[in-house]
Amino acid sequence: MSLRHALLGLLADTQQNGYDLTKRFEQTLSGHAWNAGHSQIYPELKRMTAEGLVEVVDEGSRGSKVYGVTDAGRAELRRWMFSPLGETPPRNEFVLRLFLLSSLDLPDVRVLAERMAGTSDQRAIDLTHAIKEIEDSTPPGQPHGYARFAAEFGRRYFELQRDWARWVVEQLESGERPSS
Amino acid sequence: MSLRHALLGLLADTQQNGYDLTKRFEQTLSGHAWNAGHSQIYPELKRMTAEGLVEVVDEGSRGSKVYGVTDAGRAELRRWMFSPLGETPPRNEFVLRLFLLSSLDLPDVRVLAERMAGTSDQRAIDLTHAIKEIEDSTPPGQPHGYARFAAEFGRRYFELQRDWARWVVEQLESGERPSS
DNA sequence: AAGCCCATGTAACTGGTTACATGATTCT
DNA sequence: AGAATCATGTAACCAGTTACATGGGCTT
Repeated sequence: MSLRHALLGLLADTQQNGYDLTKRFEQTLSGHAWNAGHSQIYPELKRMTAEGLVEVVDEGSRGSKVYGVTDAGRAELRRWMFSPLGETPPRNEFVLRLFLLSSLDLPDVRVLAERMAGTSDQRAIDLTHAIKEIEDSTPPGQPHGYARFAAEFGRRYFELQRDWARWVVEQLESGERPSS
Repeated sequence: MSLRHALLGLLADTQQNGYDLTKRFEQTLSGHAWNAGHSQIYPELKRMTAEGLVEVVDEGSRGSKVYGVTDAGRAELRRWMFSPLGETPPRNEFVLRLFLLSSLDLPDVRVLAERMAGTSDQRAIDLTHAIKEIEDSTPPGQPHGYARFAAEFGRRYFELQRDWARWVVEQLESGERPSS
């Protein structure tokens, strides 16, 4: 149940309401880490309030509730961060497709793999630009924030996908098709 | 619904029963692509049989059913492989934790990040050995198969995690803490 | 005969997605 | 006045996990 820890982490950084948390998920975590919609977030905040991990610290203008982490919540967050990593089963459709490439015939494989490498490359390029913008818009000596971390991870990840996709085609072309 | 396409892909490569498919998931796909237990696989095979995507091609000794892909199944697999990639929401607890690192204080961050980089490094090393074994045990000129692809992806991926984890600490140490 | 691996299935539950629903505020 | 955005919630559904249940065949 990583959702609650993600919420704790975000709230520990900045107190905010459910609406903002939903956007924060979308913007920084949804790319490579985790995702959740508002219909999952609101009930979870309620539950966590009942359990004393978070609390309403302020009520905004239009009935919004600003949440903050309690001491118990901070302790739970730390406990989780240091706990052994439970094997969260992966769900990566891109990698799945690459693994299944060899179920097609070679001409198809070439077209598809090159297309997949191409889209990965494009996303890496986009992120490189985004990173440049973040760096330019932050005064020197100042820290960059989550967005920079996420973008950097994405850039490296898409480069990996691109290179690995090309490597797979090479393998398939030199050996025809795998046997196991 | 990628489960059925994963099954189609595996069956297109080798006809097999539900038990073998479960193991195949565990061994090659469960690391980075997808996962499914037998309780999900058996009912899905039934449904796909009813829809004419797969068929029982043989019945083994102890009541086992060997499945194969039909022409319709092969067409559906190809259609899916060429269709635009639907954004499967990611679920990566390791990356999530790294994103939330800055919610802890600096001494904690140093300890944790170095530990995380260490485990990633170890897994990369293990896979490097595994790759060497695969290569040594395959006659030259012969293709290596799925296992080699998966291992190679894993090696690159864990190296990325390791390097990125170290980069994040550097950033946090030089700038104290991020603001967004 | 006991224990392990092969082999298949169902049931209950939990986490996550999509759809439905409502209302206040701000912008044009 | 109308549209967009802020803001919160519930309900129905689907996918995935854990637990329960059963039996054949192979090895020691």
